[in-house]
Amino acid sequence: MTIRPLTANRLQETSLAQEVQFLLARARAQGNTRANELLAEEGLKVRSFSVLSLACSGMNPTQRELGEFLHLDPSQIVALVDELEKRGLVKREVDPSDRRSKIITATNDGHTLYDRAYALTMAAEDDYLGTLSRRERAQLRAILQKIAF
Amino acid sequence: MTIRPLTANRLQETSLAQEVQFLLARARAQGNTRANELLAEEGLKVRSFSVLSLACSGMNPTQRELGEFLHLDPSQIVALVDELEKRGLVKREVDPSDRRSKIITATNDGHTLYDRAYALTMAAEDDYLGTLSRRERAQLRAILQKIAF
DNA sequence: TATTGTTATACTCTATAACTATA
DNA sequence: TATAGTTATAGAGTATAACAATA
Repeated sequence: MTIRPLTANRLQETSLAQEVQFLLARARAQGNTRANELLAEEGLKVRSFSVLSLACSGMNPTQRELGEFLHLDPSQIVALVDELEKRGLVKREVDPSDRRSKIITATNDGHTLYDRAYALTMAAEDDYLGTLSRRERAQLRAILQKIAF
Repeated sequence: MTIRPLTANRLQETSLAQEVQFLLARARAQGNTRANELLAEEGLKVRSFSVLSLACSGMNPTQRELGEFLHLDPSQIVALVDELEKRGLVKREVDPSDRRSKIITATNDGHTLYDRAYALTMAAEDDYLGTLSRRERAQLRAILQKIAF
């Protein structure tokens, strides 16, 4: 992790630093960096973790649904699923109701690794939400859910 | 703007969709897309707007400070400042107290354009925070500031 | 020696179009 | 004709290292 000197903190007073959009971007970047650092331990990144997580969800998503939900285009999903499949963590199954579609589910190994990785993302969340009270965390989650969906 | 069918919304029930990190990423992506759409009208993106905003702040930031604050490395700042300077919106001035550093300030044209662009970013904020009450917006801003700094 | 800004370059991520198989 | 997934490729965004000027 990069340790950056905080000599630019005086810019916190600027109007940019009051904008929700800017704050969201900064918060996300920090969380993403921290989560990637921790997930690296299991050979995952935030992206591949997201796919694995949905594969473990029991919702039997198709690749198209994964792309839609994660805001990634189909070719990116192909690459992510390829990688996870090569590692034996997920498998592709033809959707019987529409043989064009492929349903992505986790293998046993995938579930095992997911459990460990999930604990890591919770640790990452603790790291960068550590200064928030339980109540603030709940507020944040509720508000973000309104925005995101 | 892409109109995406919402057939993957059933995935909102998954545990991934409850994670703050995931929600932050989604919220930011949506806000960023919307802001870029609106800023395009003035030939700006969120990135270049951020630099212009800090150049207009009266804080006389150096390029190094801009990079630090925006989490961009020096070479990216060079490119962004080059672009804005070419358009006559900002200028580089050698810092008399450290002649290695260059202070970035806005020109008159830069300030004029910034005022319009700022209004656009406020419109973008309204667009994607529209469902939130005043109180929720204030809570969100306060919480994000805790996380981001 | 260390740092600021610059340049060049390589790497990753993202977006696009064309192809296949199915519908 | 349209859609899901795949492939290839180009473009944008990001990271790295080396250099000149200054400290």
